[in-house]
Amino acid sequence: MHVSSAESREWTVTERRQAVTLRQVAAQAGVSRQTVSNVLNAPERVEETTLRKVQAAIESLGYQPNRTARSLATRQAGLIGYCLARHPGRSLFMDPFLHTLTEAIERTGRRMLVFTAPDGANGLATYADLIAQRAVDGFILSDTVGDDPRHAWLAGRGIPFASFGRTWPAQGEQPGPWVDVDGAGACAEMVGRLHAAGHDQIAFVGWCDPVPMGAAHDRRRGWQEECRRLGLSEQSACADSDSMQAAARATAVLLDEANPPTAIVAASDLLAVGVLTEVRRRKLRPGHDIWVTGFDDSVLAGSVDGGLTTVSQPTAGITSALVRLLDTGAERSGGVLLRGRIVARGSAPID
Amino acid sequence: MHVSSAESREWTVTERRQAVTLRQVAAQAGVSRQTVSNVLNAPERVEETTLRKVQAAIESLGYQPNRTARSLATRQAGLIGYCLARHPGRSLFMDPFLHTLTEAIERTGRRMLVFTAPDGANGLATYADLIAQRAVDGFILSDTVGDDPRHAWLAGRGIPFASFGRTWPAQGEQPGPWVDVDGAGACAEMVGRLHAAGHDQIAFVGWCDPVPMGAAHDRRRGWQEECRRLGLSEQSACADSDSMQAAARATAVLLDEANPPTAIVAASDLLAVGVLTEVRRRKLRPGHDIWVTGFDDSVLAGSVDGGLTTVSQPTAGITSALVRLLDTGAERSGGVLLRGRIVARGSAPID
DNA sequence: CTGAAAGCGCTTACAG
DNA sequence: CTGAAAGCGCTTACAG
Repeated sequence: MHVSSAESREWTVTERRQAVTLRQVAAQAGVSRQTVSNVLNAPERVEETTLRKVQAAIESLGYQPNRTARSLATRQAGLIGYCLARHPGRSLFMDPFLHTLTEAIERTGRRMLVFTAPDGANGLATYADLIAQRAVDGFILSDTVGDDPRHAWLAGRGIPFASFGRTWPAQGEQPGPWVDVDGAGACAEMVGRLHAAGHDQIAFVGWCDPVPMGAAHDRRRGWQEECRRLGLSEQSACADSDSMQAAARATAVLLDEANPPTAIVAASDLLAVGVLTEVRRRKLRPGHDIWVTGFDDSVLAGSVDGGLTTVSQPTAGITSALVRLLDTGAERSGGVLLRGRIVARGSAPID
Repeated sequence: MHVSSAESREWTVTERRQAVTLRQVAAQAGVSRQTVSNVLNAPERVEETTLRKVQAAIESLGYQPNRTARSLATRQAGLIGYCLARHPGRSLFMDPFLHTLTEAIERTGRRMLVFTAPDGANGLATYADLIAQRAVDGFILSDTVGDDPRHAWLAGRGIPFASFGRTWPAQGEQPGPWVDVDGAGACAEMVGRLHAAGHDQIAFVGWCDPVPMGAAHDRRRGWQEECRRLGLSEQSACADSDSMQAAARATAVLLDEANPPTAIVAASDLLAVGVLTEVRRRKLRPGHDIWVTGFDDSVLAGSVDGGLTTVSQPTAGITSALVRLLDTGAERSGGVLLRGRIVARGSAPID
């Protein structure tokens, strides 16, 4: 007679294994718990023979230290907090960025805790809770806005953090360590190379004010200063929303002017794709009749027909600098400004 | 004489405050530590007067329980693990999804730990480590692929999890709980509504094989079955990479055929934008000469000129179902299939 | 309803 | 180099 399915299932359910503890490793290796701890945290203190004996026990039992217990004893959560912002238009950059950042944090033996918080000063309470609960050891900040309140708040409490992006303080020095990409420099370089390729009507398409993101003004400034330096006209139009559609409308305005631009520098890839749409709608050929560039080197840039010339942000460099600054200490202010790299594609066949 | 800047800085550095502990609250309230714990975790057990006295002490001291200590005692990390995948083409959907998922987890009093892991079976070691270290209580899975190894592996060990996306097992039932959007149903409905609007040449643009994502086949199947049911021809072409460019090439093939389609259903918004590019390049007007639809309702869909008709995935419904299933228990298999909602815009002015 | 005791699984000085 | 002791800050039965 067969055992009923219900009965047999009782036996096949795999029990969630009881975790192996340091105590069991010590017992199996025939040493004290302290010695096992030393093997893990200060192997240089323990004799070769003991070391191997303990390591064998660890291996055979598949022991892994309980992070919670370790955290309680060391007073280190082993977790870094990162606040997720709502920024649909920036997803193409931020999603891969988070992946790379997480890898960078993991390489230091810690892990990433992500959380959500209200924008602005109201969000500070969430940061405060996380620290009060000892849930994280520090923070990586991104999606910084002009006069971002988080930096001074964290720095004032001695909470470790590093910021991707500047706060552009109206006066004084930015509190705490930061890493950023030199958007102004990259846009200036872009203008320079477009000019070298023969363009002397180089327009800019950015976002209309108010734009909280400081990087937006930075990119615009780079374009503007270089145009001024080269003695070029300063034609620009702004997108009234972060969409291709709005960029297309802005482009239409530029192209309807008496002296239409021969090149357009857009403040992001998404805007640039909108620019391209309007350009094509007018039967102008990107990269021939008019050159177009973007910013971010997102999946859109390689994905668009003919390819979009754009500025690649050095994600790996940014994240490794962030992690380094995080550990250097929040009390030390100062920043790291990284260069963006121009990636030439069909929409603007620079050099 | 002025105090030197270096000296004065010594005094202005704010010391990181020593955390308030339960013991201090107990002392201030004049009760035992146990009672404070009860006020926090079982307030119904404590008398009204005591309750208020303790709560006042908690308030005045700004006490927050140390999560690490609580975790050690309760054997609950209070953290749910989520593996970040590399999927640049899917960033537009996954980035907002993660935000919404994090909010859903936070509403249950837990937090999100994100991590990276190698693809396929090699990644299982990372999941194993996280559990062995008691760093997380369970997992939310996404970016599922055909015959995804994670589900059976986790279910076999009794580790709590819930999956966004099906594993499409070759045989048998999918292990563990899952939530998915009915891509086949949404695409079938799209075909039906295009047909009702007068179209009888409805082509499909998806990804070329091999495509790991099961959802890709699901969407295609919905299109195909509905075409068959309506007696329509089954025209399709595939993009050889996840890019607009490849979709544009696939579209060119379709439009060059003897009987070109009057409507094109694309498997994603990104592909649909590529379709639109080729359509416009041929001076065809989307929504007039040819109708085009996407999938995801990403920022691209609202962003493209005239708007892209697409399928909106019910993100909030997905994430709340995931959190519910996570707590229902991994031993119970079974899924929740949610409907995608068609959002009509200019590229296909359905109804 | 309230409190003294034990315990969660580690690490950290400190003796030997 | 190795080990006994105390402690990290909570919670959980269990008496009173």
